[in-house]
Amino acid sequence: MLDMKLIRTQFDEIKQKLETRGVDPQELMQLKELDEKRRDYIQKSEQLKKTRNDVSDEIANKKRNKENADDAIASMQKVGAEIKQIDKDLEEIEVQFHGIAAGLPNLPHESLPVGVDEESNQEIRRWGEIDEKPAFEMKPHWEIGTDLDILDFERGAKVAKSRFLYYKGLGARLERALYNFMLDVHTEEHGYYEMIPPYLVNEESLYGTGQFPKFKEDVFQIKDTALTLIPTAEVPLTNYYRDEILEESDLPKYFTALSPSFRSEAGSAGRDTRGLIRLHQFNKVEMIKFAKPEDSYEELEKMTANAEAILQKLNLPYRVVLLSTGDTGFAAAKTYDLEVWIPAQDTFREISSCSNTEAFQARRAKIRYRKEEDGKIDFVHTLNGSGLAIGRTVAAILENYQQEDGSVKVPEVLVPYMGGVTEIS
RNA sequence: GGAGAAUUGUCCGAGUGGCUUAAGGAGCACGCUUGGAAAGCGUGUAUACGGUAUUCCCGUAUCAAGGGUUCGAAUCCCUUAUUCUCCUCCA
Repeated sequence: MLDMKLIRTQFDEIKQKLETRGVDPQELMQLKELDEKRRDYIQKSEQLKKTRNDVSDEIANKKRNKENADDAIASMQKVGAEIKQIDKDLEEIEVQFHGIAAGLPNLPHESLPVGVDEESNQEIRRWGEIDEKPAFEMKPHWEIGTDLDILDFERGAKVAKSRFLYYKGLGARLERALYNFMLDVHTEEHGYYEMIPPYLVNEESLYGTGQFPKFKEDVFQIKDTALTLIPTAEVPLTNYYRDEILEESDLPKYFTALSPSFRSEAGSAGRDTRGLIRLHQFNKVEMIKFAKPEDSYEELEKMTANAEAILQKLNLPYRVVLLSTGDTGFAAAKTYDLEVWIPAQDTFREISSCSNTEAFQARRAKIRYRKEEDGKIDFVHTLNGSGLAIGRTVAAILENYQQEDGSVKVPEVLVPYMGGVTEIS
């Protein structure tokens, strides 16, 4: 949710910024008109309520003095009906107003490259050595995993649906080793507090982080309930403090959690149909921060570095990409994607996404803090980042650590987590 | 899933239609007092929205949430949520 005061006072600037994100300026004009109408109705209604309150006191006084109050009661009946009608109209206006306001994306940070899609994204840095001319032919991870009998996509499709899978034996062990390793690094080295959140959440929570109302098609809703399977642990972690006021001394807060993420992937038919890249259910270690506004961009850099640290410890080559205005997600003001090297496809694939939403989610979820200096209340800034997506990390390890005979070396840091196993063969 | 009880401010807690601008207490903040502290005394102590309005001021709303009755609702009615106790089920 955007700050309505900002839209009122700096309309042209906001309009221009949102156009770089593909917002129709017509929508903003409507929003502005509805806002004026809305305030007009609020004033009318409140004025009448003031009259009603005053006269009700008079009636109470008269009754106490055993005087007749029939005239006042009769006139208040009319006022009451009028209030009811105005409030009804106001509610309709609010629904329309909210319908537009809730669908507007966050304002892009000024550092973003302007562009309509990923073509305009900007590579910030690279890490690790890429073997441009490997000594043998690189196999894709789904072939490696199937050949080693540690991934089973066919039975996943039989038992659930396509884009579900079974991890088996050392494959399951590798997945478990990875998330234990990541959680250990984030809690012991990066200062995050570990949580296990609910995996189903209500609509208010999805609204709070920005998935609802605009992106309902992307999630799995549980029939006949108000609950939805989380598309990311960002939802339950960020909503932890929904409708709460924190103390400034509590900030910043760092949370991390492993959770499955459920995505319906509507509209992605035919894309990445093979392997671990695009699934309906995948594990992910998520990082969340609640920060003071003045610190949030520094916190974003640190969070990105926290995700990078995992890739570095696993010795996986990657690059950091700053998303353009058009490619940045709905709630984010600024996003860095971490893209890991996938040798069989000779390309980088997204493995983490670290965003600062500034006060966008906090305004929707009403997450605030009280400043020490003057006791004033302000919205916190919320950040989220994957640290990392586990399935895609498994894919990256299988591909980058494959050997000519089809076996896969276990990254050194994972060996203790694998019970001493150094190779999957 | 069934039965019963409960939900008031930061906390405890009073309040069964108007004299409640939510009594009283605790906590917290500031001040007075003190050699210093405690005690005592005094003052203050929510959030949202609106008024061309970040500090002052005015209004409206908020007693779990949403509806309803009424001139007027913390108080009466309905629905929902949550908590507790018991039963059922279960890991």
